[in-house]
Amino acid sequence: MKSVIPVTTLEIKTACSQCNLRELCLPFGLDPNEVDQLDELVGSRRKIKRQQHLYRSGDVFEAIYAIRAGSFKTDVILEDGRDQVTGFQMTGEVLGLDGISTEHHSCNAIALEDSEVCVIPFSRLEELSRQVESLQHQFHKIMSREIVRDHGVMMLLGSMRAEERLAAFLLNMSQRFTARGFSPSEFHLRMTRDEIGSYLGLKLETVSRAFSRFQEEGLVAVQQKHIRILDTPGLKRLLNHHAV
Amino acid sequence: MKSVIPVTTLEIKTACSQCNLRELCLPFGLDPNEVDQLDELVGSRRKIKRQQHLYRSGDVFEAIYAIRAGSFKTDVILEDGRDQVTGFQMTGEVLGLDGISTEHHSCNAIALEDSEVCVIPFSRLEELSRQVESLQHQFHKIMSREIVRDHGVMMLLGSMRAEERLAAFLLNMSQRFTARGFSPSEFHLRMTRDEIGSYLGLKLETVSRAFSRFQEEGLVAVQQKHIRILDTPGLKRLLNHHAV
DNA sequence: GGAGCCCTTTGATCCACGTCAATACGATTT
DNA sequence: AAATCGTATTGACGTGGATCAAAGGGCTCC
Repeated sequence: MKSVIPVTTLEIKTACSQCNLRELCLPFGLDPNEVDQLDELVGSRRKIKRQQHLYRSGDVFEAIYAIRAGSFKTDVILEDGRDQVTGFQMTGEVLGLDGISTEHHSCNAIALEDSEVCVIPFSRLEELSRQVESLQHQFHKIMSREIVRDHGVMMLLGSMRAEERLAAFLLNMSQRFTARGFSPSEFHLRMTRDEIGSYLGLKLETVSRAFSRFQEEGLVAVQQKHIRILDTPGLKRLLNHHAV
Repeated sequence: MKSVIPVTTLEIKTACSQCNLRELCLPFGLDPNEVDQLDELVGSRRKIKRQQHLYRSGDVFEAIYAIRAGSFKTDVILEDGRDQVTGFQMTGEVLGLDGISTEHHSCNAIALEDSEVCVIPFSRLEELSRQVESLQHQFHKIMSREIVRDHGVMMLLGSMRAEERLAAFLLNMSQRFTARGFSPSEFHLRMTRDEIGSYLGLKLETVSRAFSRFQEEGLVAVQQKHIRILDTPGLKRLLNHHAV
């Protein structure tokens, strides 16, 4: 392995085949040989400092990005300045799919903390996925998953009340942390109340009040961005027991 | 094949190469030879009567569907009965992409009027798009377009007021009718106020009131489902001139 | 390790939209 | 042509979340 020079070490360390995120990411379902092919395609890694843009709305689309470390938000901004956070992305998730349709990105991707992504040149990905069936299929699944996720957000924004939205958000975060080997019940949010509010279609004050309410009711322990979920079933009940 | 009988006539008539929707649909960007290959893949057409399901949430995913005639809505339903319309689809648009991610559909697709779809078996589409680069790319664009569209709806639901949402909806419908060769200013909505409301995250009464308000202000002429847009710039102004 | 600034919390008040209710309209059936 | 039922409109009133405001706390960056 890391036998002679540091550069090699780095490359081996960051190869898809060695990456502990591969089961959440593009390499899922590929056999070792296919993963190697994918590895060759991943052009470079790119570090993005907190608050910096990975890409901006309007940028020419050339690549999609797999998050190796850190986390991001995506948002859309209207001419009049209003903006809407369209998602929060964690390690192993793919950014940039919005750009395929027009060859230009249609949203902004901003790092919530110092982060690192794998740059996957899109035309080469299409090329390889014409040869590797399992890669093609996994890529399609990832795009479809994004569509399904968006439908969930539409449900949330269109028919849930403030506390339900926040409960759904917390349960979703918990589940995604779990999938990454972290605690399901205790985690650190990387985004502000304002960003959560934008995502959930609420004002930051409303988010803050809902957190306080959850705390009063013993559902969670909140300390700024540090969250401890005390009563998962209680949160789930909040979601489904809504009298119509 | 079945060369002599009327069925042949039907098949020729409904071939992608003869279809006037091909520029909105999967065949876009393919050369004639490639369109023929796609034609062979389109298994069958299926007629769906008004109010009937094309597929239901939970159904096994096997195919995507291109709308040949008519229109659909898709919705998601929670256990407690609340539902959210996630989209309205018109001719040339593709339904079913939500099913790729889990091999099961995650929403319902319901015909808003008597309709007809082309059934595109998905595994065969993946197979052919491994051979036909332009088909692969067009399919990716269609999926990406869906993601971008969803982001637009999230913006709408998360940061717009009732009248802005309805204005955005009307302008969107107008644009899509235009793309299909119909009048940009006069059209017939196939969905109820309740369905529009669900899509826009509003109650049907609010939708109705917003329509009445637009009428008072001379922006549109509304007669039940028949809409005549009188002042497109006025509607657009409603969208962007929102004081933050 | 301290200064400054952004983030968060909490309270008081307001208003856009939801809810409830009654009526009217139009399409379809008989 | 009358009866029926789903759809739409309109009014009166209630409320959940927005807005405005102020104070405190914790990061970040020197």
